[in-house]
Amino acid sequence: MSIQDTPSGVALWRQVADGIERGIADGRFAAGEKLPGEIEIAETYRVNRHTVRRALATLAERGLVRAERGSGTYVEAQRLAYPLRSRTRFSEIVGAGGREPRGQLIDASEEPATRELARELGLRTGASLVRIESVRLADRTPICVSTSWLSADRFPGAGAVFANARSMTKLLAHYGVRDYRRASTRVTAGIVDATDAARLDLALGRPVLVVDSTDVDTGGKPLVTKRSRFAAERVEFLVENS
Amino acid sequence: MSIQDTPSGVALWRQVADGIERGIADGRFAAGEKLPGEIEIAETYRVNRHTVRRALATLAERGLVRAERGSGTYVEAQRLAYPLRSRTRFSEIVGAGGREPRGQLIDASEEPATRELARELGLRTGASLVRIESVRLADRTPICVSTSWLSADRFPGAGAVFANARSMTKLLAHYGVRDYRRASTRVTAGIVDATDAARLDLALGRPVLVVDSTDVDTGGKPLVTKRSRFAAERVEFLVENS
DNA sequence: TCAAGTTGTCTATGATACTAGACAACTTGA
DNA sequence: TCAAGTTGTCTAGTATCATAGACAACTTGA
Repeated sequence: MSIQDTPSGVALWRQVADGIERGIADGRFAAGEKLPGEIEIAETYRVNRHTVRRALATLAERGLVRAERGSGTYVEAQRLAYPLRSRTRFSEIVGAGGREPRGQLIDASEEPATRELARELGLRTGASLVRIESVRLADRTPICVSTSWLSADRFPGAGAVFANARSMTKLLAHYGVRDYRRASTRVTAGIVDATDAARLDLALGRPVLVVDSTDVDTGGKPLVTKRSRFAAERVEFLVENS
Repeated sequence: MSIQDTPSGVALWRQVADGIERGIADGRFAAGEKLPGEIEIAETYRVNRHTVRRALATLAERGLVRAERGSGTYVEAQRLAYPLRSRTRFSEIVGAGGREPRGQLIDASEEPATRELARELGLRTGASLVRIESVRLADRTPICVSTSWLSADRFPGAGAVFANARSMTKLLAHYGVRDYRRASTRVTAGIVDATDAARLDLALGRPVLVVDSTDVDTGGKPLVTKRSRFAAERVEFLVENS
């Protein structure tokens, strides 16, 4: 091992792949541009050329780069800019980028509120909640999976409604909520778990942005609280400071 | 391999460690509480008990858990809550949590502005900039490393000033800036690189929150633009929505 | 046409990761 | 005191990771 002596649990080819991906994300390698040759990359990361090839192979499989024999390897992709505003609507954000937003229900069920959920929603512990698991996509690319909780009393049959509406905005409208806003947002990062990896079509070990948020109506009353996991490689949050 | 068939480049023990850490972070395992036994964890993740032991060993080394022979393994730690406000001061945030904030200069140098940096700072491409590499800590734990750029004309000798001030707020005050605010913040996540890993005392392969931000004076004129990398496992961003 | 530079494919070898099983050392509660 | 449950420490075998070298196939520009 040349980069490190303490094992990190992350394969070298993965570290190289992440490094190149970061370079693409922050613009060091622009879209359409040619990457350095495999030998040069191997030298900068101080690994074997075969290790670099494996890294590039995974990036190619994910559609981030494209190799051309005899010529070079070229950059393909971009990240979705995602503003974290008081008024946050997934469909509007994706649509603004010229891509088609889609929602998909994975699962819906009822469960009693834990202490934390009850506090967020302004209910009593043990109150009946509807839990909705959903995935949101831009064109055919999964962007995030969300677990949403709503009061089962206020939103009876919310799961079935979401299955048709395929959008939280439309679901709320169905129950007469004309407008709502984001009351709180907490952001951190972690590693994707096996379930989310499958839902996001993401390799295990990839970073995810974890967002805990609560939406309230115009009167400030909590409507829905969510935990969303975004594929970090496909999105960039924009925090607007007034 | 039992969890997956396609290799992810992330060792199984790392995935188990991340899973347990996530459980600690989101409260499934409370501080002081006993984790499930090694055999039980091995069964839930469908890996060998030795693999679980390796995962727990790294968590123990990082101080997140503590193993007691014959009894069990117990949870130890917590995350720093970090508000992303218009008025963001590292020292105040850390101080508010009852911990001692510290700053440390790693390196300072001059370099010409790239097109992006010039745009952020409202200067012309190629203008002389001071680049400051620094690390910020809470008590003795590194929280983030930052690369900051300031105009070399407006802030001559900024590197030396920062070395003494150990704080961006104090540095700006030294040049007569009494108040400033955050103009823009962009957040995404990635995997730590080797240099940052050493500076953050973080194992390679760990996730980092990457924050690009620009601070402006009360008149809206750009003062400093930064790229900060936060150890995701030690911090949680709070986005305040007005 | 040709040389230099590129990606693609093969073989081979040592180090590390993961599994499997066994047993020791210790804690807890009946 | 004892049994059940826990963490700690061995040995071993298999699969994957990473390195090394060689050469083929192809592109580009002189």
